Amino acid sequence: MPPDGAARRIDRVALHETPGHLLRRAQQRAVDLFVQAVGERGLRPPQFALLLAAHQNPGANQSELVRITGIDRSTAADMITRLAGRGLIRRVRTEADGRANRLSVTAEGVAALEAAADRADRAQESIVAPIPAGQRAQFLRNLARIADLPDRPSGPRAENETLRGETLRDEPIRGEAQREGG
Amino acid sequence: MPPDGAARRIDRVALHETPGHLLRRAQQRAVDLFVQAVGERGLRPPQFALLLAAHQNPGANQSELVRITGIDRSTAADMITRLAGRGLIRRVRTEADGRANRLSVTAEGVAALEAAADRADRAQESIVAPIPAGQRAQFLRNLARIADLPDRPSGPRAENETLRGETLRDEPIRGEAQREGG
DNA sequence: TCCGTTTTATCAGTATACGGATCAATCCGC
DNA sequence: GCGGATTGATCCGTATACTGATAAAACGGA
Repeated sequence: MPPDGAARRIDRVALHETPGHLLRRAQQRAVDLFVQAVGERGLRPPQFALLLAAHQNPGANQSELVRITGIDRSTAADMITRLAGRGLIRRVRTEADGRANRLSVTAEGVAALEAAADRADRAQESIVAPIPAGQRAQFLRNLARIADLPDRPSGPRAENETLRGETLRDEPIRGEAQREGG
Repeated sequence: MPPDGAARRIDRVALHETPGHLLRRAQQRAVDLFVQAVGERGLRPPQFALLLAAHQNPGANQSELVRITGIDRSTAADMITRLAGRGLIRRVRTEADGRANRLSVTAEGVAALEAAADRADRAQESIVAPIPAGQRAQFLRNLARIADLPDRPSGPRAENETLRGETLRDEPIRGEAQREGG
């Protein structure tokens, strides 16, 4: 702790120049643009990601989708409950593995995905629009370097791992998710 | 909607290349690193931002802090309630304006800020560490371009504004936040 | 085969984020 | 100085995010 009267670090820190703060604000804006483009009542970015991942990985269980999307296991469970409630996704307890739920996107879910895809795509463009065109590729590469587990072990879990791979949550026990084939 | 049998857009979208998804993952990681550095029980990134803003802008009210930090008005209200509960910040109803609360950081709050500052700083470094040193400045500049209201009017509120400037929430009515001077 | 470990999912609790509605205080135009 | 518009703050409801604990199923080694 600095001596009294000295200029403390906390007097000098410029919040608006710190990477973390800028990332938060940028992400905020990206969500804003996405919701604006897709519509208040449409899919939200994480919902779109989850549904898309489920669609592109047929037969995947929750843990796999969690790994693919980076959505927290508990959050994913909540989200799947809500998406199932809206009839966009189905959750069925697996025969082979009595713990796992197989997720599958319903026809309505596919329709929702398709309805959102074009607009979501335009949102992505508008997100990077303020960046000079020539710098966008490098920017995204660097964003991926931060995001992309450049030091995120996929093997044995390192302490403080964000990417776990373990959750789900609806009521597969009572109704909704029956034994497959049952 | 594409014809049956045709490759649909939703079959081709690569989630891991979309700016929005990368931003979300990168921000996730930044929060991870921050919490890791500052400690589970220490200040979280938005709390640090809010406290810091309050410290650097003495006499500011909630709306002003909301504008500075980009934290949502309702969220800020909740956060201030919690921070006040931990004795880190004080909220006092203003004399001049019967609606506004003046926020001030307590001695404990300053101590918490100072305790976190060094570690937070190291976290910021580790966030951009995976980016080649020569590209960091440009990266941050571009991040700021996305985040920084490059088209976020500060005058009359545009529709779909994220940066409003209106919330707070504790119980300033019953105790805690008395009339100043009272 | 039995047992300890790991994996999948769930649940509870807390924090962050945001929209909408509301209320009181203030401001502004006339 | 009145009355409508704006502002500061609150409250409610919902969605996202993450920790820790737990239960049940599956796995693996002795």
